[in-house]
Order: sequence, then structure tokens, then C-alpha cells
Amino acid sequence: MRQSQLFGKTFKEAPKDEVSVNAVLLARAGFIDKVSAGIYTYLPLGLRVLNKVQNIIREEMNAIGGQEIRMPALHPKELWATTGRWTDPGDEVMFQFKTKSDKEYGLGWTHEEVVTPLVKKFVQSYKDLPIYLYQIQDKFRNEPRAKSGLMRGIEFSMKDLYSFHRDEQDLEAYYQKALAAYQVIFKRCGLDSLVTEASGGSFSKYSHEFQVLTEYGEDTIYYCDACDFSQNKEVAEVKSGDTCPRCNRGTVTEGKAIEVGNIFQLKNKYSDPFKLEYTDEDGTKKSVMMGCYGIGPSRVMGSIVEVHHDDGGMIWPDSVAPFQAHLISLGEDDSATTVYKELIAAGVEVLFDDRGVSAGQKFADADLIGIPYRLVISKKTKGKIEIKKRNSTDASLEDTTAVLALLKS
RNA sequence: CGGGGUGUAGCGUAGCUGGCUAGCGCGUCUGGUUUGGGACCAGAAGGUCGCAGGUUCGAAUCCUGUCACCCCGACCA
Repeated sequence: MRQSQLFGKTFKEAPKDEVSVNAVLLARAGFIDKVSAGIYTYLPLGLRVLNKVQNIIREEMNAIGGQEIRMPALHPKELWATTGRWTDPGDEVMFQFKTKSDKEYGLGWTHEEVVTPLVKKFVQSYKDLPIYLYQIQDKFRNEPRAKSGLMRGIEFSMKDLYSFHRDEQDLEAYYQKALAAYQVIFKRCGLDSLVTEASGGSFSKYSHEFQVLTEYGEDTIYYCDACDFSQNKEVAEVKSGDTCPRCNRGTVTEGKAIEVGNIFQLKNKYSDPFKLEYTDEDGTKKSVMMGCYGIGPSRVMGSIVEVHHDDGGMIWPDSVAPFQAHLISLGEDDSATTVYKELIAAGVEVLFDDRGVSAGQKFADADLIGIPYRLVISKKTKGKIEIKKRNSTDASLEDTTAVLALLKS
């Protein structure tokens, strides 16, 4: 992509209506644009990152048997009346409205009410189970207070997977698989997530949250500095300074964290209201056991910025960076264009700064945008390419072959 | 929904206490000189001062209402 053609510009100053690091940097770098509180447009750079996060999630969901579907965002009241959630907590978090002919709808903030009747249409026998369905879609939650950029929107991206099982043992086994998959996802996104015991909220008693330690976290957690023990303050049985009850060696520490994912065992909570049953081998009818598993890709994106940045801007992990390389021409457009074409031909995702602006502005923008590798071509590079990682101060001069080898490694 | 704060050009802001032709920086446009860390010179365009009422000879400035946005809290992924 030629930067001269890229839609979006960088800004020297932070927008006055953003304070959080993720919102300030993403807006300054031209990744997102705020439409209203908690509602953002993803510009080309931002959408590339969001798509990469979503694709990582997609790959790991597919790897544990997930099949992707797409459910509607617009839900008729009747489905929600079945579970009682049209009024509680639906009247709190759900955007609800009437058509001119008084038909009532709500915008989906979770999808048990749609996926359960869907599965009921296709599952009658134990032979039809288990099933794992997921989607990646925008959710709507009428938050009393949207804030902190991508960390809490009222419209936000969410991946929600729902699993359907014969019995609790099968649910439990899959729950553990999903938990492991989640750890892989966050690691691939460059986040250290803590598997945190949590209350079930409006879902169930048995759940885990995936928390990332960050200043802009909204949760307080207690975690062990030696093992993987972690509890949400809401359910904590320990306090800061305690010896870890799991490993008996480490010390429990208090920290602010952001919840980037959560998993629940719903069991029969939603299958029963919808009479989602199957006939078992012995001929008896039984309730389908359900689990649900959520990740907020947009919140993941915001969290990555919160964790990976410096004074100059963002520092994207390779896996989610909008481009792999940022090629900068300093008055050497012809040779830079040749290199650009070579990189494209080699399958490298490259942003080519071919703008007629000063060297200083190009460097500053490159730091702000945060693409992992910076490639400079100028008089000084004498036919070679200067390559530097965003998170390093060391640069070296290489030829195209060596640069390609580095980018492909 | 409680408490606090802010709305002035595309962006960031000064002016408001003490009413009278709205200023600056960035960005944009034109011409020229530049090119290794947000360049320089010369010129130019761009504003119903969030919106609606009111007071006044006269309102960005004072009064009332309203909307939006930010922060803290409550709530939540």
C-alpha cells in the first residue's frame, strides 16, 4: 500500500475527547475515528489489525471444532421473553425499540436466545452432539458509560462460541479445551493473559475470565507472582500479601486488569427454557448441556495498544500488525519503488511511505503507526536497505535478499 | 443515574472574571528553497464561537434551557 494513497492521516496532537492510551494513539495514527461515545469507525489501518485479531481467533476456534455461522444482530422480543431476559437484565443492557406497527425488537448483546432455538431445529439425537458454533460480529450493549476508547464500547466486536453436549462430563472436557485455546489466542496476539476465577455474573457459577494486567483495567484481580493462580476481586478468597494457596510459594499480588475473554458453563440454563432436548441411547429425553465462550476482538486490539507502546507510538506484535514492513523513501523514490515491488512480489505486507514530506515526519509517523520493521532507502543507504525493528534502536544495512529473509523469519 | 469538567476554522487552543471589528499553532492551498527525526521563506483561503431562547444600543463573553463529549462513582465484557 502506498501511503500517499492511504485513507487517513496522522495527527501531532491528541484529540481533546480521548484520554486513554489506546484511543489517543489509535486516533492519532489514523486507525480509528470516533463517531460518538463508544462507537468507532475502523479506518484502513485499524481494520487490518482488527481483521488479524479476528483471524487468529477464527483459526483457533476452527482448531477446536468450531464452525462459523452468522446470526442476526436484530432480535425479536419473543425469543428473549422465553428466557425472561427481555426485562431482566435486558431492559438494562439491551437496546430495545418498536417498529411503527408496534413490533418489538432488540439489538443482540449476547446470542443464547438465537443459537439455542437454532440448534433445536437440527438436534434430536445424541448422534447429533456435540456441536460447536461461533460467530464474530458486533454486539450492542447499552452501557451506562462508554469509555476508554476500544476498551468499553456500546457497539463492539465480539466472538461468541456456543457448545452443545450430551452431559456435563463432555461439557467439562470441552471447556478445558476452549480454555487452552483461549490461552493460545491471547499469546498469539502478544498478550499475557491470566486465567482468572470469576463469578458467573448473569450466566452461571462456573466461569473463568482472561485478564490482561493494564492501567486501564476495570477489574481488580489477585494473582500469584510465582504460579498461574488468579482470582477476580469479586470472588477472591485471598488478599494482597497472602501466600498463594495453590503453589504455597508465591505471594498474592493485587493488580488492575482488563477482561479480554470469558468462558462459562451454562449447562441447562438456556436449553431448558427453549426445551432443547435430545434422545439418548437409552431412549430417554435429556437436556442439552451448553457452554459459551466470548472474546472481544476490539477490546483485544485496544489492550494490545495499552500494553505495547512507548512515547513515540504503538509497537504492534508481528501477528497483528497492519503491515509487516514500513518502507520509507527519503528522496530516492525510484530505487524505493523497485524495492517496494520486490517486497510485494515476495508476499510481504508493506506500507510504502512515498509521500513528499520531510524525513522527520516520516520517521515520527512510522514510530506512531508502529509497524514491526522499518525499511529506509536514502542517499546514505547506498543501494542497500536500512532495516530497524520498531522496538529497537539498532539498525543495519542489508541487501534485499537479506531483508526478505529477516521478514520471512 | 449522582458528582466534576469542557464545547471557538479539519485538529489543538487564546479570548469569557471586567460585553463593542475573534487571535495563535498545526494542517490545507499557491510559488520557491529543502530532505536522516514532526524543515524554511513569501503569499492565501478557511469561523452562523454546540444549539435554542432571553437581557442589552451592542453577546464567544451575562442569564435560562437544551444537546454533546471527557473524567470519577454506581454498573458491566
